[in-house]
Amino acid sequence: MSPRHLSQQDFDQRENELITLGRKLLEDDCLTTLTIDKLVAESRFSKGTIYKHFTSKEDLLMAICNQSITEMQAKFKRALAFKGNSREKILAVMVSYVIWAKLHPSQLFAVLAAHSPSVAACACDRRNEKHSQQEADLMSLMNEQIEKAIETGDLTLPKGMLIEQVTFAMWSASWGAMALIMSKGNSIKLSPMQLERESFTNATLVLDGLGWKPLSKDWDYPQTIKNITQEIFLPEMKILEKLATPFIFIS
Amino acid sequence: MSPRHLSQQDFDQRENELITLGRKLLEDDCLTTLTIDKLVAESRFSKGTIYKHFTSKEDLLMAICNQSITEMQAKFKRALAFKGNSREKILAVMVSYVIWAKLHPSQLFAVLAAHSPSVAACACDRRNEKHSQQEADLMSLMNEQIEKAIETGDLTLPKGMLIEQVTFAMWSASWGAMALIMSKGNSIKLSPMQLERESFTNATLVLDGLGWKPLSKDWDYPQTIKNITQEIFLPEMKILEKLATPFIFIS
DNA sequence: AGCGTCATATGACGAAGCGTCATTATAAAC
DNA sequence: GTTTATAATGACGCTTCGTCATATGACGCT
Repeated sequence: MSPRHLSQQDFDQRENELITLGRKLLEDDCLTTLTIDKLVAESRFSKGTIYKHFTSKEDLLMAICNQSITEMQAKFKRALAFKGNSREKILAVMVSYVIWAKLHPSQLFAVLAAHSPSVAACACDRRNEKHSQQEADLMSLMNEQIEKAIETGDLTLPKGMLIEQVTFAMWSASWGAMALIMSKGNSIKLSPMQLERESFTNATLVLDGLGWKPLSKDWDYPQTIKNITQEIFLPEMKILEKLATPFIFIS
Repeated sequence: MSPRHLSQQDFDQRENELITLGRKLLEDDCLTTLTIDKLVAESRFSKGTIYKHFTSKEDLLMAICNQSITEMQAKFKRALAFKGNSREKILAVMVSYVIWAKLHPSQLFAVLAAHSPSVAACACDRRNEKHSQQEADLMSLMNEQIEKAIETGDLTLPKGMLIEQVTFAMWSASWGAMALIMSKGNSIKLSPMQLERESFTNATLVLDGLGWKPLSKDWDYPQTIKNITQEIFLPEMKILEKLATPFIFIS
């Protein structure tokens, strides 16, 4: 059963198995009910073995977050395959972000929770470094698009602004809308706010604010959204419909 | 000791005393170490009495969040006293938001945490309703400014956009920057992002995106920020300097 | 003053979860 | 077959949560 030496590969594979199981438990129930004891009970391993992989509950959460981000990144890359101008490609990424959130709300909550300082504080260095690296990768993906847009002349970087700041502005605007809307779907006062629409609004305002061409007044971006959903994310659209949480975009 | 009948007023006063104590514990340590048992130990009351006020730890957190928002709202109102054009007033609110976050990081974390769905789920109805009401009040404050700007002609509402959407766009953009930057001050990859600067950038992009006049190219808003900090928030500036976390704005 | 009543206050307790570590199991080496 | 180093186990101690049976004491009544 227990080999004299456990290869790094086997160890990693087991860890991924555990993280995947953790994500399954998360989907089935919710973040609050996800406990180490439950993971132990559902897994083939004992508590001691689990703690060989995760130094704490927070470490597990961070690991889950990292695996989720990896999946999200795949969606981002698919989005960038959209045939369109530089701004439409950015929009495609935004759309993929919203779709991912709607498809996997509990994973989104895990990612949101993983960004609280207490989680990072209790996760091991290895995990935190991977997390930083993944976010840097996501940002690089956007940075590249921005560079291309600057090359083509669609975007002129405002004086004194860094490419990273542009990425951060778009990311944080999306993040804020996501965090506020998804976390309280039932608040009466916020109910008129619709994730799809507000994400689009935020993106449009930031992009127009940057003077990223073509400006919203010169292009039918609502039509772009439709094209993105039809050309790139049709499978996801169908799943969302089946889940009774369709992607609805009314500008 | 225990009066035959406890008046609502006395009950409320005691509750506020407890919430204030909770906030003190939060400032002294951090969110993770804030426990009901600790609150009980530090307070004049027993566990049972505490649970007369707070149905759960989450309920306490939401109560703390509400009290913090009340204080924040006071800062918002002070900010709106800034003598300037409509856009400068909005900037003043943004500045007050950043100042508040820098002055009370642990309170900010409490507010961020209170926005996770698990907290709202475990807080009592009374508390959740107050929370919704307070956020609605904050939004109203902004809505009024937007209405005024529309009246004066500084802002023309984009076709099909609601005033509430404008408020939400500004709020969520600030929220996102706040949540991402404050929650991980030590991430290497995010370290070039500076709360003061990124909040300003986000606000500028959204406001320019809305075409809210005067546009950033037509006005020296960095100078406005300096004026706001000097004219309205000088006391806070001094405190922040003493805390070795000065408000630094380099555009 | 003495007594009964009942709203209020108390803190011991059971349940649940976390993380540890002494013990057990086992593959590989000899 | 014995030894040995490594991996796996799960019982245990500790913390925290939230409850509830019991204690307290202010007030009305006689």
